[in-house]
Amino acid sequence: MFTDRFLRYKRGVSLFPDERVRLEASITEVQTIEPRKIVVRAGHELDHSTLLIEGILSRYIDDRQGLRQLVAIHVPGDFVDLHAYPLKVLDHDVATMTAATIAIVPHSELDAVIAERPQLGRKLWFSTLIDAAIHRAWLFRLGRLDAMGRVAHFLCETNARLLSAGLSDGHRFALGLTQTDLAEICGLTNIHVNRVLRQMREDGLCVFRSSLVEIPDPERLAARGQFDPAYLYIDDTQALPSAITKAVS
Amino acid sequence: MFTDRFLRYKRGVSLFPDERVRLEASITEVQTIEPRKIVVRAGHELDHSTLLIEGILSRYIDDRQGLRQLVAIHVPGDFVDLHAYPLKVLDHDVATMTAATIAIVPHSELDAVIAERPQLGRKLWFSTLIDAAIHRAWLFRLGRLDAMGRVAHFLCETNARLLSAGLSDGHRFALGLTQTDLAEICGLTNIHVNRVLRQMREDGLCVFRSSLVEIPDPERLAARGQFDPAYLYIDDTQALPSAITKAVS
DNA sequence: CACGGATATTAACCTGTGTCAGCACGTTTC
DNA sequence: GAAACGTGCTGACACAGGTTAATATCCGTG
Repeated sequence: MFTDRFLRYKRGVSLFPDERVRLEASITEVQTIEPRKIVVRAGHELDHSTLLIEGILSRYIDDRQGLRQLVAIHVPGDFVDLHAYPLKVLDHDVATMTAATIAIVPHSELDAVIAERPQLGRKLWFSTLIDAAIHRAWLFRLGRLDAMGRVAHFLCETNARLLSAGLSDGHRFALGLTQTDLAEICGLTNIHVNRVLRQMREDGLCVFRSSLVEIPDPERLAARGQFDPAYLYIDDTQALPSAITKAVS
Repeated sequence: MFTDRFLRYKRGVSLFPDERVRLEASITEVQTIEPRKIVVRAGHELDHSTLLIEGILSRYIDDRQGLRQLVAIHVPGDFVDLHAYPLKVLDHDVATMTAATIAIVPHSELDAVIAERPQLGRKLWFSTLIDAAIHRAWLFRLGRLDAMGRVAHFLCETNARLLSAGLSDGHRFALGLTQTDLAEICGLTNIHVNRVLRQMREDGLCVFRSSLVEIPDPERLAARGQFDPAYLYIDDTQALPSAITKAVS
């Protein structure tokens, strides 16, 4: 089902089978989108939200010179702009990074879902607050870590999130990002990201090639990036794909 | 009423009088707290949330060396840790910066409020998402602005928020923060904040003294910090305290 | 296979911010 | 009124990361 990955392995809010069926039924359309296309523009009124099924999406804010700061990336299973449901208008743009498949959920359907099942409504709220918790981790990353720490922290986070989605084995995962993307995430220049990645490769911390990330020793990388996955609210009491408990602890 | 400032002047979600009465009734306790005291610790289970009535609160994440990164500050009217209602456990600490007065709302009361009035529940959700929007603006600030830009952006934001709360006239407001606090907000050292503040004073951009901030020309300061208040979701169609429309536009 | 465009890489140089060290001032405490 | 402390302030120096510019590599396309 399209909603299979939504809130999977999240502490205390996994969907019950009937909830999942109900949510699935609220999807009115599934689209595939090319890489580097804008999905939602800041300031435009929205009557639906977007569940990411496949691919990577980003949320970003442009500065005056056209440089952008990414404020979030999304992996399959994320309800990307669910916060547009209460807010109606977004303060930032949403775009694809890779080719992506998305499911459209009209806000009118969400009204009905929440009226029928308040508990599911609470879980939807929860999912928007995890995004906020991730924002805070990104603030810590930008405010307190040096360049290599930032890259390390981001890669640890992405590894943990993709692991939850079943798209990483804890040591390697596909990630269609360029070094310039990494720079826009970490508040650096692409040139400095390049320097840092070379250093990390030499140090054996990780190998980043646009299409593939390899992490020989996740704990070492986590230490370098001061990464503590508590903010992802991953439920480690459930049976998780192989390496997750080690990689995120 | 204690809830007077909650969601005041927020676009589309101002509380109806009966909603305000209902929320007010859910407050079980009001406390005053000294400056620099921890209110909520990361990782502890919570059964209530905190509405800020008076004073300034902060939310922060510590790094390994004990340096902290503030991830939010809160002004009177903010439902500081409402996100603890769905999340139950916070990923960060909450502390007072100045002396503060807070109202305690048990989560069991919120259950009842939301069951009775789903629309009010939606508004509570909305208020947590404004916090997330502010997080995103902070990410932009840290990722894309230089030191003076960061300080300027923060002061513009705080001016706009205090204006909504009726605690600024658009040009001056009291703010009990030290230069070190500013540093922890802007991801800088206190020494560099000091340099920047001196420069801003000389340039006539703003005068910052721990207890008072003066902004001769809010538009000029906003330009320096690339501040666009859209993310605060302030309703500019309502009658606002004097200068607000000018100061935030 | 040649081409063009995006991405990655490297070098040389520059600058914004951090670090270290010290002093000044106001407030509290005794 | 002296001591102790928090906060503000300043100068000298170091360095992480930005800037500019040029080249290399990859990949899709005709």
